[in-house]
Amino acid sequence: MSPVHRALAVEDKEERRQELLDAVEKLYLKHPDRMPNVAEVADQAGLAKGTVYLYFPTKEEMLLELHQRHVTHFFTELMKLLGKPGPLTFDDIFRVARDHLIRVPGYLPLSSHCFAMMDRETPFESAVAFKIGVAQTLATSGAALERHFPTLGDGGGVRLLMHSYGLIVGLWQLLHPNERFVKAMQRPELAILKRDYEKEIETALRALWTGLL
Amino acid sequence: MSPVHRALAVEDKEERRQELLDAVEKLYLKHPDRMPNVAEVADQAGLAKGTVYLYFPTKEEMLLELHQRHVTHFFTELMKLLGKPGPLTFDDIFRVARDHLIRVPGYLPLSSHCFAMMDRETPFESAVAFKIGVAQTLATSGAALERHFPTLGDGGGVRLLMHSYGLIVGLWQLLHPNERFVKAMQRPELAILKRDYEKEIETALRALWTGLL
Amino acid sequence: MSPVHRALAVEDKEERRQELLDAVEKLYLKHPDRMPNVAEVADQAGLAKGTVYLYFPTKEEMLLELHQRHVTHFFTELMKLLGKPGPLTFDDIFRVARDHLIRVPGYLPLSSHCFAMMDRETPFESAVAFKIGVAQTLATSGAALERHFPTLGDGGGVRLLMHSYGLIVGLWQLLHPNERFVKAMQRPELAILKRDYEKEIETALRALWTGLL
Amino acid sequence: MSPVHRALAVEDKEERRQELLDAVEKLYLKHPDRMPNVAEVADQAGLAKGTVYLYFPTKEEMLLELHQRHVTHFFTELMKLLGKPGPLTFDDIFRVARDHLIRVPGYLPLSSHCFAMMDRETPFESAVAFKIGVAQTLATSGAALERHFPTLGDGGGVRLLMHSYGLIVGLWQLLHPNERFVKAMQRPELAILKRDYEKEIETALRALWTGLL
DNA sequence: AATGAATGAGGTTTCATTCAT
DNA sequence: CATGAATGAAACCTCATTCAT
Repeated sequence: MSPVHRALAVEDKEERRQELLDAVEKLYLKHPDRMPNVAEVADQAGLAKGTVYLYFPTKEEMLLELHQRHVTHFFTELMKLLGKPGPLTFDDIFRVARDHLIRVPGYLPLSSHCFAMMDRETPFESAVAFKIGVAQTLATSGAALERHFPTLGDGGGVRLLMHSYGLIVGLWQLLHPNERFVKAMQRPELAILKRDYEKEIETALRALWTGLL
Repeated sequence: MSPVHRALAVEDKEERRQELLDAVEKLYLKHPDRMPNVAEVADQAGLAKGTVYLYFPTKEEMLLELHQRHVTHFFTELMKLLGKPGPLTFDDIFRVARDHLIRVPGYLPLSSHCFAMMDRETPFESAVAFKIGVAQTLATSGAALERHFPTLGDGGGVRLLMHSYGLIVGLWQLLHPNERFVKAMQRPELAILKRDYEKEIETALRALWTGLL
Repeated sequence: MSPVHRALAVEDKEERRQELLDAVEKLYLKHPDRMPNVAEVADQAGLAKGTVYLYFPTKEEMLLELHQRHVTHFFTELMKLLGKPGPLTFDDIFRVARDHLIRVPGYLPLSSHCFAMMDRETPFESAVAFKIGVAQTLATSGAALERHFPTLGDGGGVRLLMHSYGLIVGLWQLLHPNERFVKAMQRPELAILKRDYEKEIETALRALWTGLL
Repeated sequence: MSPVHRALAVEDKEERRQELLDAVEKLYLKHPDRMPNVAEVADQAGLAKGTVYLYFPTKEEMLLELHQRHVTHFFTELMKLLGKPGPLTFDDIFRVARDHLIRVPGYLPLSSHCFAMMDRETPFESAVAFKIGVAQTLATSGAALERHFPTLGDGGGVRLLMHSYGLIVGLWQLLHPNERFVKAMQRPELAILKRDYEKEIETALRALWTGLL
């Protein structure tokens, strides 16, 4: 094993956290059919198992933080768009959602996993911390959205985002393509479920926005 | 311990399956903060741990089947409504969804859990079997829906159901109240997430239907 | 691995506990220079690591129970002697101590280990349980001893046993031969410590009894 | 954190060793129910964990050296007494033992701990070094004792010291009061073990000396 | 010399699943 | 069929020790 660079400075530590998140993400994507265990993550990151626990108290928190990273990235991109002066259309926003959420490998499966985990497995404090992060982001983006779409009214921006986000995640859970099921989906009985998620979600969101705006 | 009645006849076996599902459901509702383990389920059902495996190949399949039972019940009720002659409104349908899905204790959390599980943990065959069941139900209900709302067009019924179902599940994941978090939700930073799921989902579904019809 | 006999009956369970204690003892004697770990114990007993935890909550309790077994055996033998009618001499009693305590492989080292552990590592409840066991045994044997040596007076039997026991253990800690140090003990500086424990303890006990009787 | 003074001179190094031993002792006494770990010791001494290893090769050796310090102190006091011209009684010697061994906080527990450790955990060389130190001290004190109590004969002084020391340590292990067990000792089953160690050891030693002199 | 991140051994714990009885 | 002991994987956790900085 190559000698490990020691994360002495605070920035190094943050970097190492990110490296660990990268490792989880890589494994998560490489083996979509099972959760990586901590030993594998450590191995992938070139660290010892014990070291992982210096950075994350539990595996769950690591996953949650990876998800957090996805979420933050998406909302950052969304804010970039909403920060621009000109008028925006649904299509502009959908494009951001598509490129920085829907098409980001691992975003939706992990999101789905974290939501399910949140109620029963995630330690209380981390769950709350995550929720607070989401709440803040939503508040900011919601307000920005209201500036672009005045018909939304007060609180309408947050609502629109929430409903849209829920729709994206929920529909994905119903429709998402999964390598495991590629073959099975050929069966005629399943033809009805074989839909193009990206098209469906665009249709659905457009409908939702039409109704809400 | 009272001697356990042996489930020799086929009907007995089915009955015992249902008893086990009842046991899981009871535990699942009693302790929303953790997944019951097989020993607890067996105990609740008055059986030994190993016996559970005579009725369900894995724990996951047991949960999936419980979920299946919920789903079946909901669609049965939906079909009852759709089978009636007169004209239907969104409100009629929403009422069924509310009473036999949204308000059914455990339906949405379990749904959420099963969706997450499906990709990584559920044995392939059971996942496929579940999907086939859902597909059939959807096809039937979708067609019935199209009869009531002709503007939907061919395939529009299934689409509307899927999009609605996804929205219901996804929004629930974002907004559902959870005993664990009741206190935490008092914090001002989380005020934004403290919404009445039932009202929100009605608004959201109405908007979605407005857009799609 | 040969198929493992399953301990279904209560007696079988007790037997399995004993087998595990045998395994620890064997390892303890085979490698006097280090404590066996739970995996090794399981292996030695032909069981899986998890199975060990079905029988003993912690490794410490296993060791303590092994020690308890030694103690019980010694006091049983002592009571056998004290139960006999005829008059007894110091030599009679010393012989029992020698054969069922001093010479029992592992008795004194484990005793020593357990005493040291008791204050800081052993879980409270097991420590108390152990102490209660010892107290009862001591009370019984002490009373019996008083019947043989009336000059002891009330409480003198327990005292004599305690003081003797303490002397046996304490002197052993100072003088016991230890494989690790066989070579080192050849050094002239250490000649003074190179004493025959068995002779020394006989002398010391005889002196103690002379003074106390 | 204040900059740590670097121990460059030899005296500084010895001073720092002593500071570390002070730190261990303090922690050992403050929390009689658990062994301090190296991080805590370092912390208490105002140093970093790694620094401890510049002064002591292992944690065991640190503990052993602390014990050594106790032992040396006791024998120094003993030699002070034995160096005096006049005739001595048991009581004179017991007083020294009481004041500089029995009543020294931490002496006996640590002694007990070190004895148990010696066989299995302490690195060979430090164990031997410790033994040599004890042997020398014993030889000197034993000879001095023989001058005061001529009936002891050649080697009788060392023997008397050893037997006494063993008795002190061994009986302490049986009887010592321990904060953890203060409450538990109220139980009637344990009444028999609830003895005043100091009185008991005086009685026992007096008996032993009576027999040996 | 001093630091503290990294290591890795190993104890503890939980639990789904298997299989001898 | 029913049982529950046995299994073994894996998470969790602590900690003495090492070593790059």
